[in-house]
Amino acid sequence: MATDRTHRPATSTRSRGIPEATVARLPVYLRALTALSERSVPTVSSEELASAAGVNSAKLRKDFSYLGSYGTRGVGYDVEYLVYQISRELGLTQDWPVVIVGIGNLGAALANYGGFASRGFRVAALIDADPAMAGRPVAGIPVQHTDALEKIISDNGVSIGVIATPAGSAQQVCDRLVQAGVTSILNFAPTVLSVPEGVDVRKVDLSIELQILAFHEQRKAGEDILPEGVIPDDETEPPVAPPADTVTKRPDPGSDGDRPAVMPA
Amino acid sequence: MATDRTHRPATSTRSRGIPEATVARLPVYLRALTALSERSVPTVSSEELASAAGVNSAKLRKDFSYLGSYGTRGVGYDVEYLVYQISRELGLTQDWPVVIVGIGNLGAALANYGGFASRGFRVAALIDADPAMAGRPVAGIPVQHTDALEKIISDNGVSIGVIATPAGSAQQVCDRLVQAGVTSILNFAPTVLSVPEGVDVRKVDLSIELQILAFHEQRKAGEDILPEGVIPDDETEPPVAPPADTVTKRPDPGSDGDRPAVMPA
DNA sequence: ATGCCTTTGTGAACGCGTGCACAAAGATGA
DNA sequence: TCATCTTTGTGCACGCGTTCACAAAGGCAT
Ligand SMILES: NC(=O)c1ccc[n+]([C@@H]2O[C@H](COP(=O)([O-])OP(=O)(O)OC[C@H]3O[C@@H](n4cnc5c(N)ncnc54)[C@H](O)[C@@H]3O)[C@@H](O)[C@H]2O)c1
Ligand SMILES: NC(=O)c1ccc[n+]([C@@H]2O[C@H](COP(=O)([O-])OP(=O)(O)OC[C@H]3O[C@@H](n4cnc5c(N)ncnc54)[C@H](O)[C@@H]3O)[C@@H](O)[C@H]2O)c1
Repeated sequence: MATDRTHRPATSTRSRGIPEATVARLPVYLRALTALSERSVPTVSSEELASAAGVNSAKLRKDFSYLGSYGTRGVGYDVEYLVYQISRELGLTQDWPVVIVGIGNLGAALANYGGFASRGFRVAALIDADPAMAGRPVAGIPVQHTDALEKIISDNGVSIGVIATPAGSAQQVCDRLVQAGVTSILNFAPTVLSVPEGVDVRKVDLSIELQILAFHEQRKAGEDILPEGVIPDDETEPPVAPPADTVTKRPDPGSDGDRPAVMPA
Repeated sequence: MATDRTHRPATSTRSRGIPEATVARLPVYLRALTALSERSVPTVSSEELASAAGVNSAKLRKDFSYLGSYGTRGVGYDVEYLVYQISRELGLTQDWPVVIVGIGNLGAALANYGGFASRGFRVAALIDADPAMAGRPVAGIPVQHTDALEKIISDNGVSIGVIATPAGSAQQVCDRLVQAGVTSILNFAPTVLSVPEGVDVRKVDLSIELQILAFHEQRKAGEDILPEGVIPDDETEPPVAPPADTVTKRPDPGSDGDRPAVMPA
C-alpha cells in the first residue's frame, strides 16, 4: 500500500461503525464484483469473491456484515445488489468533482487516467502554476492557472483535491486547497502535509514503496546467504562506527548561539 | 496510503524482528532526517523528528528501538548516524536495479521521476510491448521491447519490477517478471496479482484511494446534516432505504432470476 | 413436508500496533 | 563529585484487525 492514512487515530477509525480496514477493502471487492457483473454472473460465494479479491473469505464475510446481511445462506451474495450496496456505502452513487494541482509528468498522467471518471469521479479542473501551461489542453481539459484555484473549488463545489506538484510547493498548495474548502486530499508529493482537523489526507509515495520492497528484498538475500542463525540477531553496530567522531560530538559545550540546534515546529 | 501489502500475513510481519508497520515508517523518518542533514543539524530529539514525520514521538522511539539503541538520553539522536543506520536497515546502501514495464502515460512519468534514482534505485530498463516504442528514448533511456524482458532481468540482476501496463496485461507481465527472477513487484495496474510465495507485491491504486476519500467525505457531509447523535450509533439502515422497495427487496421470494436491482457503476 | 447439504454470519481467541507513563541514562553545570 | 534536568527506551494496557470454527439459515431434492 502506497497510501497511509495520515492521522485521525480514533476519529476515522470508528467511522460510523465500519472499520477503516474494511473501508479500504470495499473498493477491491467492488472491482471484483463489477467484473463479475459484466460477465453476468448472478451470485458469488464469499469463497469465490474472496479469492478474486485476494483476501480471506472469513474476512470478507465479516466486512460485508458491517454493511448488513446481504447474503443468502447456502447460496452466496447477489452480485448486482452487492455492487449497489457497496457503491452506496462508498458514496459512489454521487458525483465527486476533483481538481488536480500540478500538471507535470505525473499530473498529466493522472489527468489521462481513464479509471478516474469510471466511478463517479470527475476531473473538474487541472491547475498549474506555470503560466506557459495556462489554456493548454491536457486530456481534453484546459489547464488553468493557480490564481483561479479558489474560484474553481468554490464554483464547482470541489471537496477532493489531488496534489502532484513538487514537494516544495505541496504544503502551500494544500493550504490553499483547504482554505478554499477542500476536505480530502490525495498527495503524490513526498511531503508530510499538515492539515486542520476534519481534513483527510492520503498519500501515494513511490519512493517509500520501493524502499519497503528493498527492505524485504534485502532480507530475502540475507537469508539465502545465512541459512543458519549465525550471530543471533545483533549485527547492529559491528558494520559501522557508532557515534564517536564523525560529526556527533562537536567539542564545544559553550554558548554557540548561532546554529540553533534543531528547533522545528 | 495507496499501497497495501498484498499478502504474506505471518511471514513478512515478523521480518527479522522489525514490525511491518515500523518498516513502512522508516522511509518517512529517513526523508525527514535527510532534510535535517542537509541543513547540517547534528542531532534531533524524538519529539522534533516525530513532529517532522507526522507521528507520535513514543512510536518513533519504539520504532528506533527495533534498530538498536542509537539515541543519547538527554540529547537525542545523531542525525548522520541515524541516516546511515536506517539506510542500511532498508537496504539502501546497495544499488537496486529496477525495470519499469508499460511505458505509457504513467510509466513515462515514473521513468522521469527524479526521486527514483535518489536513493539507491536505478532504472535499469524501460520495457513496452508496443513495437513502435522500441528504441524511443524516455527520460534518456531507450525503451526496449517485451521480448527482451527475460534477458534484461537476468543480465542486470534485477529483483524489483514496476508494472504500469493496462490491467489486462498485468498478471501476464507479472508472471514473466517472476519467472525471470524478479521477487519484488510494485503494481500500478488495478488488478490483484497472484504470485508464488516469496514474491512481494505492493500496489498503488489511485482509484481505491479516491474511493476511500469519498467514503469519508460522504460521512462528513452526512454528519453536517445530522449534528446530533440522534440514533446512538446505528443508523445503518435508517439513512438510506433499507431493503424495501427501491431495488432492495425485490418483491418475490420465489424465482426471479432476471434483472436484479440497481447496478450503478 | 422433511432431511440434507451448502454457505452465511458471528462469537471468541489471538496477535499486532499504538500510546501512556515512567524509570533509568546521560549530559550539563555548580 | 554531585545534583539537576532532559530525553531515551520500554513495560503495560488497550483497541483494532484477523482468523478459526461453528451454529443457524436457507435452498433443494425427494
Ligand atoms: N513522476 C512520478 O512518477 C512521480 C512519482 C512519485 C511521486 N512524484 C511526485 O509527484 C510530484 C510531481 O511529479 P512530476 O514528475 O509530475 O513533476 P513535474 O516537475 O513534471 O511537475 C510538477 C508540476 O507542478 C507545477 N507546479 C509547481 N509549483 C506549483 C504550484 N505551487 N501550484 C501549482 N502547480 C505547481 C509545475 O509547473 C509542474 O508543471 C513531485 O512531488 C514528485 O516527487 C512523482
Ligand atoms: N495514468 C495514471 O495516472 C494511472 C493511475 C492509476 C493507475 N494507472 C494504471 O496504470 C496502468 C498504466 O496506465 P497508463 O495511463 O500509463 O496507460 P497507457 O495505456 O498510457 O500505457 C500502457 C502502456 O503499457 C504498454 N503495454 C501494454 N501491454 C503490455 C505488455 N503486455 N507488456 C508491456 N507493455 C505493455 C502499452 O504499450 C502502453 O505503452 C494502467 O493499468 C492504469 O490503470 C494509471
